[in-house]
Amino acid sequence: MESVYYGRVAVSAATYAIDKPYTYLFPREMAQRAAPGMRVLVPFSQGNRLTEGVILSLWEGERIPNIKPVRVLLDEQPVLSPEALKLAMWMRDRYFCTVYTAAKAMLPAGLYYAARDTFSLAEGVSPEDAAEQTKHAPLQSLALETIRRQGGQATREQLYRAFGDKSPAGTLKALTDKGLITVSSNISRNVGDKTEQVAYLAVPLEEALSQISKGAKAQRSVLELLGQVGSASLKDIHYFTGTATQTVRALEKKGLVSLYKREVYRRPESAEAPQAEPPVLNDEQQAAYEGVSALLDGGKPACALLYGVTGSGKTQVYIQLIHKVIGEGRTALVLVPEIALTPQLLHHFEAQFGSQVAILHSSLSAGARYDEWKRAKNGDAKVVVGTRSAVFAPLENLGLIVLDEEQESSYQSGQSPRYHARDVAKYRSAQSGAVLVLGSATPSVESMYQAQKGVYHLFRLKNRFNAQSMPRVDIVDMRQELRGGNLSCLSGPLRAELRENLARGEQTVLFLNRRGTSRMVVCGECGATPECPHCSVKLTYHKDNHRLMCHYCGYSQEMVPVCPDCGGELYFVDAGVQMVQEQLEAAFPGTEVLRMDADSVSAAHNHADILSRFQKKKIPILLGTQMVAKGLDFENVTLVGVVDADQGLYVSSYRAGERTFSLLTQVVGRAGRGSRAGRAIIQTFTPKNDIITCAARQDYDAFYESEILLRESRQTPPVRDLYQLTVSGPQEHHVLQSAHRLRTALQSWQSSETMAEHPFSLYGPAEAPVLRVMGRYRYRLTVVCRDHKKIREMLAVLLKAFQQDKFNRGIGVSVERNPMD
DNA sequence: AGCACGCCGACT
DNA sequence: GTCGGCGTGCTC
Repeated sequence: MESVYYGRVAVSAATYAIDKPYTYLFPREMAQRAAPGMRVLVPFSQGNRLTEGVILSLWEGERIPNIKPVRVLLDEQPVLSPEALKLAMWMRDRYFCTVYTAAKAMLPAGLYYAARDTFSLAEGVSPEDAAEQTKHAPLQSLALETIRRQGGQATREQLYRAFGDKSPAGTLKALTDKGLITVSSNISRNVGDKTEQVAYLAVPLEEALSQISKGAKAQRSVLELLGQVGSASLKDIHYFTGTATQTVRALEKKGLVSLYKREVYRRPESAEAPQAEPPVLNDEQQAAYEGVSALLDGGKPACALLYGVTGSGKTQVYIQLIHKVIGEGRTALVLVPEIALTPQLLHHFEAQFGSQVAILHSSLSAGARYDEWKRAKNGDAKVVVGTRSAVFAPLENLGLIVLDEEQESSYQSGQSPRYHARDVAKYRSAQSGAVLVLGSATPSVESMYQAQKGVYHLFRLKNRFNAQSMPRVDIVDMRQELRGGNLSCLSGPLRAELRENLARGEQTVLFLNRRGTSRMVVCGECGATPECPHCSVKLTYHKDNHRLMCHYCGYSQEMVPVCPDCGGELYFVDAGVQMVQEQLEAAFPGTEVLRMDADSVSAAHNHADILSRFQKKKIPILLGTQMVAKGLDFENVTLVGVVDADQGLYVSSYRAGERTFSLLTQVVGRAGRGSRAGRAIIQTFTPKNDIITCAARQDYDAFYESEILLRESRQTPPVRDLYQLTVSGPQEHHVLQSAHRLRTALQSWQSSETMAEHPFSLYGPAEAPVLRVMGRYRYRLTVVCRDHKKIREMLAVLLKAFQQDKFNRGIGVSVERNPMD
């Protein structure tokens, strides 16, 4: 019996409901090169459209009927390790996504192949013939016309676009059957490998020199250079000797020099950081370092919570731990919430580890990200620093994972797969025996809960580095300000402190805890405010392009001077940063105020630019939103003002209190990082609120004590787990009906024998906080439970059934565990 | 989710 | 006859 090669493949075209490993036939010569973790193109579904897939396993065996063959093997080397494939399977169960989606999330954008079907007029068919044969078929004419307009070759995407909301599939089939057009598939990758030619001596130097003629000065200098340095790129040879590439080629022909192609990496730009000595740790830092060191020496997976107040020097501890880990031949992964906000941290790492560091984050160019990814994969980089998706960095022999500012919501992915970097980091730590260090000045309630239970090892840094004192914090009761006749957003005490600071030439940071609600437009006559046509939110005015924009879907429209409904005059309602700015300018004429919010930060003026202007030019006041809370560490800032601490405190999320506490604590901690003492002022309408008083005292422990009691009484995480199911679709009544059906299905599970051991309660359907986004209405169901495999299996069955139910056509459902917002 | 297939009415 | 709309069922 002849044996053949088969493999199981996770395919991109499969949706969650039908996702499983599909079996494909591997032609003999392909099977010899193939390995799990490589990508392939396979025919899928009746149309046999080529779709990308990842090989999960391979075997040799007897022939199975009705198996389609793999069309193309895309990689020479696996892009995913066996561990990464396991992780993808784990992600499927945990995040309710397809294996392919999980695998794709692990790869840098530069690695994606685009399989393109292109349609062109069949050979030997004249345009006239084609037109004649399709004159009674308008859709076929349209397809031919589209092909002609695209220069004789149109991609499937172009044809879909030309057909608008209709599908051209049937038409294309008819044309192909008639023999008028042909299809061809080609594959292209967005980003290629960049290589350079490197030369080295093929024979000993003396022998090479003896074989060239005496007059060949150029050749002699090349050989001498190579004799000295061993090998050099053509570029370097030209640079050092001034000889042309031809000279080296001539030497190659003579067999004296060999050339090979070496991959070069497009490194992200970074300021040349001078090498720095490893930091010296103080007693507290040393104790934390030794504690984690002991865990590292234990060689078993472990999780440490490094709880250190703002300015206590957690970074130095990370650096020493990384030195230890790479010293032992292992690798380290450092995750940060947002690279743009941590230029100083990045600087530290480059100064310490030089070219051993690879940097991975979303604002790198695709090419640079791909190259950094390869440096990690090849083992050239021992330390990877990056944002959320860097948690998948292809590091082998991982010894340490650091999650800095672990409470940050940016560690949660907003799209499928909706993973949390902390969970993935935990998985990788368990998989590779690495130690996970969660660092924070205000740990998330769930992490502290784990530490209290003894699941995590807790290490504390209680003092600021260099014995800086904590800032003095005052709470200002804004109700009293109102009663006293001050209607502005700057209280008397804040004005007084500001005045004093300006007089002393010291800098001030003002923080407004508001997102995106600035500059609405309202009609003075009918009170109408323009809304986004796709989302249930008001449009906001953007000065730069003079347009009204939607922050959710990116929709924008021309700003009009009068109300489109009644013709009344339009006014700006300035709830945000701009209003504060105007009041500041009125109160302190001639004082420069630098703004930093989502609107003023753009490609041209990124965070780093604005911050360095603030620092270098000593601009007296920096006014901004969330962004100013992080990443700035300036000596001359001695006053911090929180304009409105109450914002965000009363939203419906169970995390509202935690987030406000964290934000206020971080902002307040920005004051007095230098030798001078800092002050902070918190303005609030609820001065007795626990969250605010705890933040003012910088008292995390008290905050945690009261918050965990609240979570217990409300049965919210970390005491219980939440699964939030979001049902969305274009018609509100349809979405609501589908959501109710989902609820009914959940209720029958609730009373079933199978779930008797795993009770859960059920809430909703309720409107999402923003009901409509991008034309889709969203309703939510919440399952409160103790997370368990059984619960996840139930949800998986439920979701598949939901997607396969014809009633739910056009309705989507997504699941998020313990959502961040 | 696509996509093909099959049935049926409209138009030539 | 032929085209294209619409409902149904499958994806190695």
